[in-house]
Amino acid sequence: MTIAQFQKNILDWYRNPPAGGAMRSRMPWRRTRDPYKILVSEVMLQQTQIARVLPKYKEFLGAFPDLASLAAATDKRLLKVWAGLGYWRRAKYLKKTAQLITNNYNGKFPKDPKILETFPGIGPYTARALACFAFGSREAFLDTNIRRVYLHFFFPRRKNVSDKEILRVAQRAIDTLPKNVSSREWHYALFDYGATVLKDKQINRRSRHYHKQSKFEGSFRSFRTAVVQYLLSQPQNRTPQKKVRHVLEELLKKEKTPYSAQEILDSLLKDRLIKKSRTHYYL
DNA sequence: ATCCAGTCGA
DNA sequence: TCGACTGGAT
Repeated sequence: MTIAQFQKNILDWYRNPPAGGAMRSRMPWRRTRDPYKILVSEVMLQQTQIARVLPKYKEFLGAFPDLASLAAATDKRLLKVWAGLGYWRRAKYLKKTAQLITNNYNGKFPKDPKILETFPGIGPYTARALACFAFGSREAFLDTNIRRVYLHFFFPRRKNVSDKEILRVAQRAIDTLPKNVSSREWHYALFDYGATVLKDKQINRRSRHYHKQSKFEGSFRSFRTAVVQYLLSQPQNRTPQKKVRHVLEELLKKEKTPYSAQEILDSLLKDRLIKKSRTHYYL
């Protein structure tokens, strides 16, 4: 398959999808170019399914409608809104990034992916997706759906394919795209094709970067989450260390795990997910 | 059990 | 380069 045939395949399918096809218009972040809103959506969508992000996205933008309001948010309110999305540290990174852009960039988003990548929580994917959807950047990027599309069309039957190889093809596809096709539309088309037509084909196992995820239930991180949720449930933000440790130890005993309360609390402190005073833990 | 619009620190 | 991070849906 040539690049030109590939482009036509994807775009024809996207512009004229079969009945019951992608529900792409229902995604609110596809109807804005506000870099702040797009950043929020991209960070929420990291390793998180669309259906779970949709309600949280609206709730989050209701609570923190712009960069300044997020930069000024308390951690407790931030985490309360984030609860249920998982990967708590993404919320802290998002706030930190809002503060950095407010303070060091006069509240204006840089457009260069290389600069966006320097902010916490923004890696190669998010930097380029944000630059594309907010500013029309034509730099290639891969997520799990787009990777699947390229593996299917350009690396059939090959194993251990690196992202570097895929990105070379992906960039060529963008560079040779007709100029009247926007980077936004092209990447929406790739997302939707990978997520619907190629769904459930285990194609990504042929990526060099594929690896299985470990179980959540009973895991170390499940107890980290229990602590954060316990602190969130407290009426005040400060809870005596003794009390937190006791609650956690009871939980660990009940679940018969090898983990100690102290190592769980230390790991949360290290990640700055919780903080402590001399006598209390707080968010 | 497996996956999801990935990123970070070691 | 690799393990850890999160939680709900299928």
